[in-house]
Amino acid sequence: MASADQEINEPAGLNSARARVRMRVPSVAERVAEELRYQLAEGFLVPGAKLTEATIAEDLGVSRNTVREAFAELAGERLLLRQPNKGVFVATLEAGDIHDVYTVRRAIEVSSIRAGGSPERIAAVRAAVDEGKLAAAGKDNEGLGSANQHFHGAIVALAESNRLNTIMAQILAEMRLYFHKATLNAHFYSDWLTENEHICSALEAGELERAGDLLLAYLNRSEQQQTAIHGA
Amino acid sequence: MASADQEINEPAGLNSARARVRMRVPSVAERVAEELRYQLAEGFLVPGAKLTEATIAEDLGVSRNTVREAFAELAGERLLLRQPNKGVFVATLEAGDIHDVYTVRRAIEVSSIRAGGSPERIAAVRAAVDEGKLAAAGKDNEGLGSANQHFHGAIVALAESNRLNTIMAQILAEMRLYFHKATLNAHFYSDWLTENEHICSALEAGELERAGDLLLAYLNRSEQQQTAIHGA
DNA sequence: TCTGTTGGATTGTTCAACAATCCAGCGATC
DNA sequence: GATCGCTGGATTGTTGAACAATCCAACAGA
Repeated sequence: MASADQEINEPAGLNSARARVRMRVPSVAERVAEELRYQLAEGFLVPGAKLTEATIAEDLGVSRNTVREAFAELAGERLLLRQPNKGVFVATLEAGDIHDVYTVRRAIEVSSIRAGGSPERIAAVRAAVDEGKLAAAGKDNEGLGSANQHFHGAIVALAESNRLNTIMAQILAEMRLYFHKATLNAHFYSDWLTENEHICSALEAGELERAGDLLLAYLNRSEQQQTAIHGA
Repeated sequence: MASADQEINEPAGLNSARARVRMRVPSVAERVAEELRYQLAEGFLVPGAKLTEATIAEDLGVSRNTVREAFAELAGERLLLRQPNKGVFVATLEAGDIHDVYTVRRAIEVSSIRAGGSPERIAAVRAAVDEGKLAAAGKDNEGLGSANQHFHGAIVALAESNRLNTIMAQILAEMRLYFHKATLNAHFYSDWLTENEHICSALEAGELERAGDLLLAYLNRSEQQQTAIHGA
């Protein structure tokens, strides 16, 4: 059945990789990484916490070596920090990290929106805006947060670049880890809800320069706010 | 002796991580990754080549598990491609990859140069230009290539962002892998040697917008050239 | 020519072991 | 009383061996 599916889905024989990805069973190491990513995003694992290999291995019912592979992956994503011979720790916000993260965001988000995008991609941005409005109407703080992430992810997706998309995904994962629910109060959201609306409108109207300026201004302000809350 | 060094180098007690990095002995897995990175950059391992775990392990005199860790690291850097149950292969240039890479470069390089940088960072850009001239005078093709990489690395370094720097380093490693010596003929270099000079001059003069425009134009042209040589 | 099967090779994963390293606690010394 | 050095336990780094799962090429048969 697997092979039949494969033949049906790839008559051209070109995109075999894509077809295989769809039906592929994630390896154990990947599932461990996924589980840890989830726990990090959800706030189960707080910054600075130590992750002991043996403990994680036992908890998840896998071997230590497999846990190690997952650690290597997450360390590459800056979610975990490996300190040789001491252990791996949940990444913590060091001095300058906030500025650093926003520097990356300014580079790739502004560049993406200034180049515009296909109608479908623009529609995705609009969808994220609507998602935010809906969450706001339902006072769903959780939903508001992810809507905002979808919005900014959709902006980067305008560029249709796999590499930019994965970079942005990592940055967003970092932000979920650092700026967790506790720091995200309603006061925060009300600001950018209308802001996103404006940015999206400018994008739809083809006023790319203005959209870029608005986005840049938002990012600068957001950085200031976050810096004010957390340390420098 | 080690502890003495440590105390001398960190009177503030703040940057303990940095000090430790300097004296740290790389783990075996890291050295394996480093060796593979070298062989990739040097063209020993060509795109598409299969890397068998057992073979590499025996060649380097390490265990299979250690090789696996190194593979995970390099796969995260897009230098190797892991195909489950089939093996790891040296990354190959897929359709759209060239455009993808240049999209990232446009985003982070142009953004970095438009924001300017400290005099020291600007001096580093100038140094890379001079390095290129020197290599050109000595008809050192090898040196020309790395001088160009240093130039673009120095531009990104203007932003003083660790994250942008590592992103750029990965992109440059990819380019070394894909666009290897064979494709880099002298005709290529003569173009951007004067180009870099102009960009650097504009940067030094504080004409950031112009510097950004020049850099952008260069990147666009470079993408066209590379696309013409390799497939789409 | 196509289809199934089979066997070898390679990967994915586990387990157990040991060396290297770190760390906290505890005396010994001044 | 503070500092120094030591020691023991815990954790990481790395290895080697083992086995199941998967893939692939070659082969046999319809």
